[in-house]
Amino acid sequence: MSHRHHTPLALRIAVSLSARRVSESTVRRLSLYLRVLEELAREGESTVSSRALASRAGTTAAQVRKDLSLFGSFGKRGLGYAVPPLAEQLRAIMGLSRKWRVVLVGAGRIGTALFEYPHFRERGFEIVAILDDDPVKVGKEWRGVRIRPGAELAAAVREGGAEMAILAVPAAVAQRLTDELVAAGVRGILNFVPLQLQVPEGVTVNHVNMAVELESLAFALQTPMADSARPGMNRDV
Amino acid sequence: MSHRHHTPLALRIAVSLSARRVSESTVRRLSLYLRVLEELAREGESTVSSRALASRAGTTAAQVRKDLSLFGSFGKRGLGYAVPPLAEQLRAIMGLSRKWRVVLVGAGRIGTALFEYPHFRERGFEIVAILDDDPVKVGKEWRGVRIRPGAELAAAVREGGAEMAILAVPAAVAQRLTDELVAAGVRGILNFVPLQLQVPEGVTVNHVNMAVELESLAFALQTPMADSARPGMNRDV
DNA sequence: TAGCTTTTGTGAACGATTTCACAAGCGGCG
DNA sequence: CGCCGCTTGTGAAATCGTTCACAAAAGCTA
Repeated sequence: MSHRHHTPLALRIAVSLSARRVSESTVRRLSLYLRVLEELAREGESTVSSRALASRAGTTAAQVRKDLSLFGSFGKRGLGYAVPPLAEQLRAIMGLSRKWRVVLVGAGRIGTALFEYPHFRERGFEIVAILDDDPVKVGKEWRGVRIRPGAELAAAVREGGAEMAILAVPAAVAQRLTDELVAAGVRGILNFVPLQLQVPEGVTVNHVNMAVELESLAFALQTPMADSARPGMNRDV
Repeated sequence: MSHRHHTPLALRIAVSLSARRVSESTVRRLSLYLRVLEELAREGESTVSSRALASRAGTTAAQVRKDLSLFGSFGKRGLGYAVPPLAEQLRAIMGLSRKWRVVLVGAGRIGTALFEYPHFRERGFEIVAILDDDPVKVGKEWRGVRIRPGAELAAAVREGGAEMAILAVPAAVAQRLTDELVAAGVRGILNFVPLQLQVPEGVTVNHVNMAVELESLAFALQTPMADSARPGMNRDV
């Protein structure tokens, strides 16, 4: 695998060792670790132990070490992990050393909120096109990105070279737009529509279903007995 | 447990049998099943097999049966499950037969989007108060709910009798507001702030971290080999 | 250099969740 | 009435994820 630009050799080795099966939960935790490491870097910390990292990320030291060990040996025994290099490694592992081009499909309330969400841009996710059928919105520009009608979806994906899409549209049109996205070459979809999208193999869909989140909260509160929620253990999704 | 209005006896039995440990993932699936069942009801279907339900919810038939069997026997062998009664059971199990009062803390982009999100209201989540410190917003009314300054948070929770909160504020004030919410009696928090909140035992926090979602998408796309994403994989037995 | 403290990396134990596989129940039909 | 096809409910097996526990570094001190 030698196809990208000038990634340092060490990083590529670490990443390519990841023949191992990496669980979904590990990936989510890596993302949390990265956020913590960036915080630590801002605070001027130069090293961090698995224990300290775990505590900030809401997990255990052993878990942190296991997660990282899937990709290589990044720490120094007796010392811990060097903060900026580990952050850089994680960025490489997660595929965040590069820019990702994203189309935003649906510029309603949720789409707007996501467009404004600062963390996306900071992490290298660039919104290259916005699609919406609302005639009031079509033609407007948000931060230099023109809003185009849904009919131009395939063209927008191809012109922008987008690999990902954020889908935030009414349920009735979600599957059709998904098919169009996939046909146009999108391989990853962040789906906010409360609906099980059908996609061919090789395309990844991540669901964000806010109703599920609130409802599982209702279940937790309603359940009569139960220790239910572990103490600090705020597991996330 | 006799305090509610006229819940049929059978439902109360099913729910109270749930001494069993119910996993987080089971709860999320129950929420999905409920959505599918409501769809099926609208389509006029009167019964559904575990296989059909699984296929629509993106899981397996065996999983559906295991999940449901934690709470009772709701199906008829040879026939499947009766749609409206099963939906009703699930609502009882999830704690959705009642109204939940929710305070919305933070009326920025995300808070606004959530306030407008129609599925919350449909499922019995009622927003009884909105808090925000933006002087432009304070005093305004959204659908009859007045926006109050953050300083009135405790009062708003108590007056509204809120059990849950949706937290969508800047990271810097998230922990302080969490402490105030908990002190005022809130026991469930849906947290949109990318930060590990500290809460005492007995309080449940559900995290929604959109950056994690996008980043795990990046990981999936970037990972060289791997079947990685299981697409529609609705296999059955 | 030896001894002490700290912390990693990792096999092995454990625990939880998912899948398998099948007996038992149900309705329909001849 | 007895058989047949279908589907549930559920122990048992398999898989997956987390925690444990400890040998092997690494730095520090004297």
